Amino acid sequence: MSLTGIFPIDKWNFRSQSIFLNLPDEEYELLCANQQEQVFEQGEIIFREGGIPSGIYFIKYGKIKKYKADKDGREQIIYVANTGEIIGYHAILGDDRYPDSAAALEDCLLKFVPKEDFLAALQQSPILTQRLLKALSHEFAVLSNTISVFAQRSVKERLAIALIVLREKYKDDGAPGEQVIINISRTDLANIVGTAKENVVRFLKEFKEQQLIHTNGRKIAILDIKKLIEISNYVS
Amino acid sequence: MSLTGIFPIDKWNFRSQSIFLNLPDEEYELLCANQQEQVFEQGEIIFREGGIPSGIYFIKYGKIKKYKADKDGREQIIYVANTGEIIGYHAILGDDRYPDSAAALEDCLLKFVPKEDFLAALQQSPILTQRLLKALSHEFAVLSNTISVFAQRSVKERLAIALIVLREKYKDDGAPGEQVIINISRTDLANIVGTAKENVVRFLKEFKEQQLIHTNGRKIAILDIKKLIEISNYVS
DNA sequence: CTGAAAAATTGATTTTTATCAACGCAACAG
DNA sequence: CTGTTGCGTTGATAAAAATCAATTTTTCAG
Repeated sequence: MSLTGIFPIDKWNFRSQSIFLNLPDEEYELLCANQQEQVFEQGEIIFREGGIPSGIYFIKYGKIKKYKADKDGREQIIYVANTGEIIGYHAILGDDRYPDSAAALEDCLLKFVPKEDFLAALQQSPILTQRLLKALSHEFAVLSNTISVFAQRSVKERLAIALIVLREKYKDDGAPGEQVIINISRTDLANIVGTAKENVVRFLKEFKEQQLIHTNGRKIAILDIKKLIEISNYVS
Repeated sequence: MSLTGIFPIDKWNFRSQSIFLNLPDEEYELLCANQQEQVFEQGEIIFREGGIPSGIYFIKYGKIKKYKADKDGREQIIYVANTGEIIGYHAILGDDRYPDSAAALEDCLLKFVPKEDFLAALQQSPILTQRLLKALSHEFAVLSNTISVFAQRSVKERLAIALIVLREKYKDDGAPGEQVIINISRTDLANIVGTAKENVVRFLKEFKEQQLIHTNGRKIAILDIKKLIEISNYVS
């Protein structure tokens, strides 16, 4: 089931995957010079909002939530980064503290590139710079889209959208051709949607009764994505 | 009344003002080669979401709302750009359609720079590129901040924040030393806060009763910004 | 396998927010 | 002036969402 033409999935995904692809050797080697592989287990925090950045992370595999926590500890997930994406570059490029926190949604393998190497490669590489500019500009579109959805859509609509978007992210995890299984806690899902987990449970139940999804514990399979898109009330 | 230390105003403002400042002559001339001054009256639309970008706009004076409209025409204002800021560059840098619409909140004078000139200057100028990268990275922080506020804060809190942020934007409009007057329609204010205008009116009334603000028609003056910051419940 | 802890689910209730309807006021064109 | 029109304001009500309290299910260490 492709979303082309029926759901604007590109408004929901960043484009940092392509940044390091096929770079000239020299620049690529700069980036790799002091890289380090790091394993993060599910739930582990990679960096915290307000912390001083020391480098960027390339996701070899796994999913990472980027979120902000309020003073009561409630998290709002801003974005879920997937295999192939990069995180942690905003703070370095903006010469600032981390604007958000990052934690592993599942066991992850990351490649850490120290700040100095990243900045050195940037100096050398117009291609890298240009790709970053493009990626960041697209992120603006994604985030402003998110803002309008939070401001204008109901919880049910937002949950429908979250399921559609998550399905894309979990697509490549299972065997090809198999049903996509979204494997995320109710709490994290609630923190993506921006509501209480009880509400998530209730609407999931409703979706289940309408045969739009199937659940098994924390696992969610989408049975009728077209109906979900209808519910999401999205007109691209 | 400075906000330093009591409210994180930098999390609410973009930093595109500095991009064109003190550029090397050659690059600056490229940008100016075919520039055109354009006047927009209050309410006039500068560009529309989904449109194909033809250039960028430098705000010589005036305020511009960047917003997204849903299918019922309800606007969500993503950002209010002020004198000195630039708009319209995301679409060009991202090689994409406009991700949002822009309209004049008041009479404006803009300087239009054609896409080709902007891109040519970009080719030539590492400084320009670097500044854009920095500005865009900071925008990420601003927008993710906005998202978390929409997801986690009440309408009253969001209105308090909006007033504090707008006060900064209207600061330079009056005579220096004079009381700052926020001059914006209830509808636009509601579309910043993300609620119905009736709610805005009601909470403004409450603020007025508590002597935090003073209103006269559409004009709002802030009398007690510290209390407003308390209400906004912001802890930086 | 088993008990404890964590997570998911359900129901009841309160709080918040949106919506609907009406009215007042001020700007403005004729 | 004066009627019209847009905007701001108010009150009443409906709808949506959050919160509270309990219970069931799942997970997982030992």
